[in-house]
Amino acid sequence: MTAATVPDELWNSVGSPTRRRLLTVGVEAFAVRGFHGTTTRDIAARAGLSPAALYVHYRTKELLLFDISRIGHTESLVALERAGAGVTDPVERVRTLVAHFAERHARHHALGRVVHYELPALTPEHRAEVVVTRRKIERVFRDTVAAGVAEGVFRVDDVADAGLALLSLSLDICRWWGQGRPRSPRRLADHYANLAVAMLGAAAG
Amino acid sequence: MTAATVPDELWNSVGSPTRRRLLTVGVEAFAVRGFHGTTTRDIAARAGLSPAALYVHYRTKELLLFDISRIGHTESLVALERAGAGVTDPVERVRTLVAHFAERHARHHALGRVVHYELPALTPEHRAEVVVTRRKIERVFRDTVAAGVAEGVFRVDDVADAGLALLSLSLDICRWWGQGRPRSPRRLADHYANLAVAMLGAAAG
DNA sequence: GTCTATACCCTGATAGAC
DNA sequence: GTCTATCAGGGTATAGAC
Repeated sequence: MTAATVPDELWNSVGSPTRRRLLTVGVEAFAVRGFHGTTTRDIAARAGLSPAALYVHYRTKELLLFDISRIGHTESLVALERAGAGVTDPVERVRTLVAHFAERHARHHALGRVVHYELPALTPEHRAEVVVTRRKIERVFRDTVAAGVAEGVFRVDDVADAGLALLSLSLDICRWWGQGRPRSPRRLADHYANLAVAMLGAAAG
Repeated sequence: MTAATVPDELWNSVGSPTRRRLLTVGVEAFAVRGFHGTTTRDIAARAGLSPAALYVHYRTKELLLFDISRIGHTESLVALERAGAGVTDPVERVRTLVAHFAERHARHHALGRVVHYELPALTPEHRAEVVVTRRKIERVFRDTVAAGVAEGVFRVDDVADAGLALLSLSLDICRWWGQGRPRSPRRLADHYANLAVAMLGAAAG
């Protein structure tokens, strides 16, 4: 099963065990079939509930997606900031951030697909809320590039483009992961960290 | 309209003008709402047809998606090979391929989203057919990295990972393009080509 | 090849008993 | 909080006239 990789720790902030189960099976279902391709009956069945029981915990299917997206984004930002905390050298910081983000998107590729590809299925209000967190994640990468450029360690044509490139590199892993390309998440993350540092014009050491 | 960028030349191999119109509006609709979120009524309305008229040209909604995916993949491979034809120097070849692929995914981001993100909505048989073309596209990048490594021009940890990284870099543009980050496709492509060359450990010249 | 009309099923969501 | 039963609407696809 390609979606057995939804970590229960993600939902630590959620009190109800049933809600946590719904969040997990929601990620598994949405990752494979998309939001619109997944039925509330499918979600209920995966969670071992009747179709009606779902609505006690989430008043609509979209609210389940929103909860997944909201928690997924917040946890991603928090984990990224924690990984980079105290790492001030631009080269080491890029290496740390890219390795963390790459490994995360390999290990939690199902969550990544829901969070990154099902954004249009959210209501405009809910989408606007998670986009705020997305922008903060982008800024973590862009600011690191900018700091390295200011210190004369990195050389790039455009800071914003280079920041997006770092993000694309690590994030796109969730798209192709698990399609007949078996890899160690850790090794892949290390390789990508090296590629990222070189990409910015820094020495590979 | 973010999806006004579906080029009619893509469907040159398609004789019927109505089919070409359906392919174009299919891309526009699938790119925004996804395959499962798009109704046949919506497609028909966009094409100025009654819901029933669609079935004269495509016996099922999935066959329309398959036609889009099949033509989109084939054209992408052909254009990539044409762009790289005769460019043998590994550095120049990486620059050319990445710039071409990046610019394509900026200009035709709607087609890119359908082709890359709606793959699971195809029947297993149809998906298997387009995956053959996908693998060829991946091989174009990987072989170029391998050639550069063999010539001693590039230095990477893993050829396959580096090939996927080049692909991710250029391809992920179709995800974020048009979300309030106005850019020139050409300039972005140039920047990404430079990043790609540096990434592989080659001199930036 | 296009239309109007419609079949038939499945969808998200609700009612009300336990 | 869970269930069975069900509703109303909308989904893909077809029938048959023009």
